[in-house]
Amino acid sequence: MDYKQIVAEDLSAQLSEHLTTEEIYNLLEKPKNEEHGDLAFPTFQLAKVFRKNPAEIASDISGDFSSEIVSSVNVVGPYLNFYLDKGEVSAEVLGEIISKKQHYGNSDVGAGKNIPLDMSSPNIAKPMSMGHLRSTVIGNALANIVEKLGYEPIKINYLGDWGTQFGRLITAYKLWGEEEKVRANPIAELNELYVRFHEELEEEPELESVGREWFRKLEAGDEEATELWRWFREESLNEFHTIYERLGITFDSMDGESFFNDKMDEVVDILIEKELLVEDQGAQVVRLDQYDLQPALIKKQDGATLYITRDIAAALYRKRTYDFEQALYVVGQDQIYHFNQLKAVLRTMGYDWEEDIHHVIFGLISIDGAKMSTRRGKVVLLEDVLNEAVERALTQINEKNPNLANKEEVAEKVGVGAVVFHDLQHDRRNDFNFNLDDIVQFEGETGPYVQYTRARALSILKKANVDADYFKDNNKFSLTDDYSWSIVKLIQSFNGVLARAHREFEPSIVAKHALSVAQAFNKFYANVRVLDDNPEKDSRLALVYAVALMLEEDLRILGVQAPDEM
RNA sequence: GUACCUGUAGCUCAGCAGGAUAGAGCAUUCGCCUUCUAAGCGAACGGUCGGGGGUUCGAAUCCCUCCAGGUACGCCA
Repeated sequence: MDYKQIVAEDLSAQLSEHLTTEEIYNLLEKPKNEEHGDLAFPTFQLAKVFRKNPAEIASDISGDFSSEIVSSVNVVGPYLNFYLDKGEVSAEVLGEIISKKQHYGNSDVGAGKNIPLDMSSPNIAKPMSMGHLRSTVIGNALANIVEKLGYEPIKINYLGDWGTQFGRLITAYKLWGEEEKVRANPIAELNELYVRFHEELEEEPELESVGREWFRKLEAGDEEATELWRWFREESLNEFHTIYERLGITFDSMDGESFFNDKMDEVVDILIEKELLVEDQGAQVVRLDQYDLQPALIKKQDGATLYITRDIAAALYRKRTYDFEQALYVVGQDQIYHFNQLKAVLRTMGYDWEEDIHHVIFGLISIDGAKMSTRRGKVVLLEDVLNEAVERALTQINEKNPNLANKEEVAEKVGVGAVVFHDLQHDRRNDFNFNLDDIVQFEGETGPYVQYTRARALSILKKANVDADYFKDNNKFSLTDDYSWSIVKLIQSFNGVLARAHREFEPSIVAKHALSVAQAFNKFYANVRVLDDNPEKDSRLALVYAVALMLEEDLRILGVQAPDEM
């Protein structure tokens, strides 16, 4: 139920001559200070039409207010402050979440519409870094968000399994590689070869053309090149898989860049047919002057294709295959220019659906102020961070809850959860400097704090010996104290949270919701006794249950697992 | 040089289509475990919202400009 709408309609009865219900709805705001009520209506804008000062208008309107859901209306200067009926609203909100459980907040606005998400995209033969974590968890959370809104998310792991780099890697392997070493430790060994290639390149610039030649062969289907490439890819995927498993993330498609190798001729053909492809300095380009962009390089001098060529092919393929409503590309902000070019090329090709392509940018992670770079060996490996986080979580458990059963399992959830939550709680555009102590933090606004709050809630339910069935036959849980009321309002706001998170492609809005619910519950917990015998015990238990459901759903959307005890 | 992103408390950040005294967390100091998990709760301390103009009844929020940091700008992805 949308209480704002009800209040807006009621106000509209008096103001319809001057403002539409929708305008009133948009003017209604949530007061920053809870003492100012649950909804506020500022009257400044009416001052001109009424030819009165705002404060006077406010007191004039307040008299004729009739909505049942509103318990009182206070006039404070130019503001009309509405106080909702806590008993009524809490009964309704708690009843709804308890009956819907994990379906609370679901809607069907996106029914029948597809949203492919280009995400994660690790590079074959390179270790997954913290940067890949961002793309992976942001993409995963967005997929969960749009799914709640009824859309069909298609999580595509656009693997970096093609490109000139493989020519280099093959060159390096043939020069210095050993099969046994690669088999024993594939990614580490291959990455070392790749780094060595770039080191030796300083001394021997001609290596570059050897690398290019190998990639050309690979594109042409040369047997030896293909065999090596396939092997590198397979070994790498095995290693990636263990990390995805730890993160609890699956994909609907593993169509990486190589998948489009045989689909690029078509792109070139279409560009030629539309007379968009021109030669420039020996390369084939599409001019984008009308968009104030540099030309997009479609084919290099040696005829090999480039990143954008594959992305054009991928976009065409995805449009045909999924007929998407939106296509999200969860890729770092350093590729803004590339996506501007991509969209511009699609536009010049006459595809107006390029408007549905959204580059969901995220900020870059630096180390001591410098950008991460695999080539220079300057990376923070995701696996190391996860392991360290889990280890610290285990230490914490031994200290705080030494009798806990299955400590390792809980430590895994808490440690990994801390890392994932940390990545999702801030505006995705923020750059940040890598700091392990910040990431593996368990107190305050953190993932473990939310997990812990949920565990406390579950603990109460366990002590009270109640489960979901307990609440089945009783739909009237009514609470009027301020601690409960804060929680009820937050639960009620969940629909808006989801809508906004989708509109802005911003998982942090969900993370902040989780934190707010946890904070409100911990205040409640410190001030309100649930298990004592009193008339409100059942309603309080219902609230505790609702909080557990809400936190679990927030965390699930974010891709954070929640242990029942910790 | 051009474009985009960012600039709010010592640190990390909120502040959602402008609205009532600018909010959290961390750190520091001090309280609260004979009560449902103290990974918690409370209090104190801490800010010329990068600077300057402008629009507005009202600007951290919108516009202009300057400053600082980051990123990207044809044969990497």
